[in-house]
Amino acid sequence: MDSKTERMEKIVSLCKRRGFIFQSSEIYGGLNGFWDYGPLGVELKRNVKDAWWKDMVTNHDEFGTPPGAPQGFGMVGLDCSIIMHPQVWKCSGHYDLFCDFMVDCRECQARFRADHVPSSECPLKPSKHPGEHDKCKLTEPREFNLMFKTIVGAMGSAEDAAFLRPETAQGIFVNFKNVCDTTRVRIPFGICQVGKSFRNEITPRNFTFRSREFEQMELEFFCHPNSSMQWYQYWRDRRLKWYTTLGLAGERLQLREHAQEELSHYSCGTSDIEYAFPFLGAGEFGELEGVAHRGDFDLRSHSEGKLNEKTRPLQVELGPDGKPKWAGSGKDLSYFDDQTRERYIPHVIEPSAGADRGTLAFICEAFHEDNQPDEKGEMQSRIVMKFHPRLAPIKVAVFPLVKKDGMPEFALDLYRNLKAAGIATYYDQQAAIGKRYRRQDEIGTPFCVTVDGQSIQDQTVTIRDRDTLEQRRIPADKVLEEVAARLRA
RNA sequence: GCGGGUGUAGCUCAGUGGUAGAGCACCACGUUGCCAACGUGGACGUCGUGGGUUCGAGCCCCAUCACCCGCUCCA
Repeated sequence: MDSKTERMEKIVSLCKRRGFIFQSSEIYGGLNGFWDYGPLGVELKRNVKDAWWKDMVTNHDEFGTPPGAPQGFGMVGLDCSIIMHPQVWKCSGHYDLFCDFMVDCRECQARFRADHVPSSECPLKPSKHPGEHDKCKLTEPREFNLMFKTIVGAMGSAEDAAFLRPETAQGIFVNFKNVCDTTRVRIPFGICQVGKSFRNEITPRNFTFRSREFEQMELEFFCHPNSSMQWYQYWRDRRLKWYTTLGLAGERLQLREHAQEELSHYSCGTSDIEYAFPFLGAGEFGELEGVAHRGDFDLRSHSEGKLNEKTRPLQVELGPDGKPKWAGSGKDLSYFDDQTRERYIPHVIEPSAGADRGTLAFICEAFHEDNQPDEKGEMQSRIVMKFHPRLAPIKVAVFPLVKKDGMPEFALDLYRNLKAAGIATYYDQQAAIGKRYRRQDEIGTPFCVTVDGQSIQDQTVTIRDRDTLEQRRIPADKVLEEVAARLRA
């Protein structure tokens, strides 16, 4: 049995059937690498992003020191434009890396960077370079557009080309000075941003995991160079714990510290938080979030001009004319600490998470098939999405046991009260009660409240737990309190 | 980008050149009354898309798109 494929197919099918995730432009045949979130999916993904934002920004206490942190720190948010000045991408390094000219060999089906052909080996004849072997059939160098290009202005031409951002991070770096000048933040502090990014991935694959349009949740944390390693370790551990807290199991989640040779030349450390997605082979993990120590590469590049990653210490990359290959803004992006009278360029720790990948991981982790007894006591299979209550698209479903004797009216009242309190609530009076429970199990609703004949007499209802199937009878006016408490837990 | 597979109802799939099907799901009514009940009725199809062959195509041929698997790629 190919359980790996089967399991993923069941998950994809459920996502479609229940309105979590649809193919983009499906009625036109779909579009490779793009996906839409349906009515339940949008709630789920929103809950993931909200959990991130609240845990990082809204609920952050800048006057306390979180467990494991070297000291207290500030956290603020930002939402910047998707299209930015083209020079941003030249200084960030994306332009050079994302716009390479590539050469394909039709014979050996290999691809080479055009500028690396003289130093590459032909796979068929390793003693020769690509193109030198009799059988080589190289294509003309073709531009490899890893960034989406667009034209700014209705009458714009190629000279007005701009790019859709391939990451949200650069918007934070170029606003570093603005934030420092306007918010009274002091180092150490972080700037958070959630937003769409775009990359022309070579091969979109594995459902939403590798998409061309995706959403990131990024923090750029600015700190003193001397304490940067401590902060790197703090964020690495804290970010891992965030996923655990929201329900990703220990063995399918891992932190993988990059080996020295994997690191960018300027980085003192990078870790990936990875999840064992069902579509991957045994022992394989896919990246959810990268936590990188970026040193002062970004702020210096945007100030002095794009730095050459291969130099140590980092130096501005020069063009043939001896001037910076890509000029920086020329703005001073250093930080002045008026307590210590020290001026320095902060180092940056970057936890960069994929919102769609996280959402997909929570979906995969939540997916369970188990057996539960039906009314005759015979075991029946059921699909249940065991979302953490904080992430579940619907928190409570309210049912009248039967649609008569005042039960629907009682149940609707309760439904409206819960909605008014901001709880995502669903009302259902159709079909047998057992079927309604199963419908909610399949979309991961953690609590079902049922109004029965006794409710009309004594104002109590039963509240059922999705995972244990346990039911307790509580006063109807305690439902809100009960649910709210379990959402916090 | 390369090779293989798949594409028929919301979902899972049957249908091998001659009237478009099943199960589940969905809707209505009745019945039941706490874990996928039953009865009756109902709605739901560009057979992925476009061409071609044929008297006739869901089925054969070509192209194309999407998804899955394996390579490649993933700064």
